[in-house]
Amino acid sequence: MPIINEEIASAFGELADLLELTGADRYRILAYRRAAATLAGFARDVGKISEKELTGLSGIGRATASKVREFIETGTMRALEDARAELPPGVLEMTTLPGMGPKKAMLLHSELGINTIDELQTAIEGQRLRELKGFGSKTEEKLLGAIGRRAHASKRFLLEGAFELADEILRELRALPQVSRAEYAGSLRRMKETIGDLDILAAADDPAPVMEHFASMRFGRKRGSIARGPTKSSIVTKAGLQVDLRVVAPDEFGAALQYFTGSQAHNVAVREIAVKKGMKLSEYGLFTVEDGKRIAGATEEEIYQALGMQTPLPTMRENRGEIPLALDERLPSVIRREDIKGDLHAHTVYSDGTGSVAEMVQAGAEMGYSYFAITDHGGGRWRFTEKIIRKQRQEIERVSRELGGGMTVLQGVEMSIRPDGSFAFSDEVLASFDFVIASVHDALGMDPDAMTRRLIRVMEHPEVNIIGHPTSRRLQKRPPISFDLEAVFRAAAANDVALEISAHPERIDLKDDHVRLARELGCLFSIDTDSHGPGRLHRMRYGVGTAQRAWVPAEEVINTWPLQRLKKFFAKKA
DNA sequence: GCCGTTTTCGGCCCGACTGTTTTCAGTCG
Repeated sequence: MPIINEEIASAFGELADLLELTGADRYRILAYRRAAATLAGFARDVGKISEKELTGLSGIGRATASKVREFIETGTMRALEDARAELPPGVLEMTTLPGMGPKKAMLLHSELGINTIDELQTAIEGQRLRELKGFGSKTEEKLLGAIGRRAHASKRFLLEGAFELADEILRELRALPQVSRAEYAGSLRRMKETIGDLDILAAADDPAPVMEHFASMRFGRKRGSIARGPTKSSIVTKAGLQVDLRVVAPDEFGAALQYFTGSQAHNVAVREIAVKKGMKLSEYGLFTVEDGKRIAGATEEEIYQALGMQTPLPTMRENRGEIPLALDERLPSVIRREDIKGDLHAHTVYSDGTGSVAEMVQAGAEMGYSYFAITDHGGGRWRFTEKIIRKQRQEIERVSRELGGGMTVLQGVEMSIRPDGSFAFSDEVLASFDFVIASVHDALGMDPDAMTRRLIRVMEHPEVNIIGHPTSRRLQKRPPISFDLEAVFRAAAANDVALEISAHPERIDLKDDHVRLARELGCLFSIDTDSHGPGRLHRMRYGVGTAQRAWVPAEEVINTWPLQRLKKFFAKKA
């Protein structure tokens, strides 16, 4: 999705946060949040759509549309700048601590003059918080813990932002006449759940114009600091992500790509194989030791082939057993993006999604799926009554006839799991859905034994088919819930409940290590995006990448199956 | 600030959990 959409969404989000601190009308705040969500979920560049189309988007009216245009023209919004000027920036930052919302942050600011997280830490250590109403020893303890974790977290970036930036850079580089190939490498290509920096490679005989162009590109609107050499340039984006571009000769491209993709452990092992065969592998190519003659280098495949190996997928290059198998020509076949026949987790405006049923179905059809599921939230605050469930069912049936293009649209539901492992809906209501996802959304801090019981009870429920984002973590925001992974995974396998691999970039849940464990215990998986807007469905690739990192074959992923087999699985009659 | 096959004005953001305040405010999803 276009970077400008994300930027404007983030500006509205910040505006809403700031207004919340200073106590603006809550519905105005809500309106900005809705506008932000809509823009973030919109697939096309908002700068390139008509006024009518813009105000036609849900949650965008005259005032927000004019702010959108203002941002496109000036790079900011008057209202945002005014709101920023009202408070020290650290006050907003304090609200990123779990348990610290706008009310508490403002109280600390106004009563104790605390304006940064550092000052907060000092105040807690000096036991000054206890004087304030609403602050006790537990709060102090929690905040100190959160501040500590924050200090230890190294600066890593979520996949999505990095991917979008990489895609944009590649699009521009590939359009240059001098560039014959361009790819991203590094941990992004291996699809690690977070990445430290972005490595881009381009093949060109003459690097100078490529470097020139790279230096002139805008990164997230603001040109970052830049270091330039003849074949390597580095830029640090506004967000702090370092982007390295290396330009290599076309006949070195494969070697460079292999080298910069890593992982380091994989490369070390591959080089050892080269040495044993009387060859030398570097980022410039594969050479004979004897006379330094180039054997391979233009593509990765020819390098691996020359070493007598299959080419492992980038996502499998972690030296976790892939090398002996590649040497034996026995690399397992793992899932590919094109194996996915449908997305089984998506929200609409019936709960907290930004898209209508029609918009989501259309987006699903555009992904080329043969089936697609609408799974709004059941229970909790969403008044998803039996009447509304029926209404949604009718809407789904009508819309899928009109827009589905032959795609089957299922009506599922994502049920919040209560602390005792029960649901807000009766079994009868649950049975009226095509299938049921069950997810932990609250009471995240339960002790592991209780959490394990809670989840096992869910596994044994006859209507439950998928556990959504099983550890409920939020990358860089919230740790996973604690439970006995093995016991719960065993229960899933025994009860025909699939474990979700959420492709949501903030979740990536299950993560690769957990998927590996679950595979060993015989579990099946469902790779889903948990999309809350029509522009999010492409996130499927992060889930597929995660599954690949755990060597999952398509066969073990229920949403690669034909619809009839999937339905049997949901009916637990497989 | 947005929105309308119940409304162009009056709704919209609610239920559960947590910690602390003994009756509930703040936070989170």
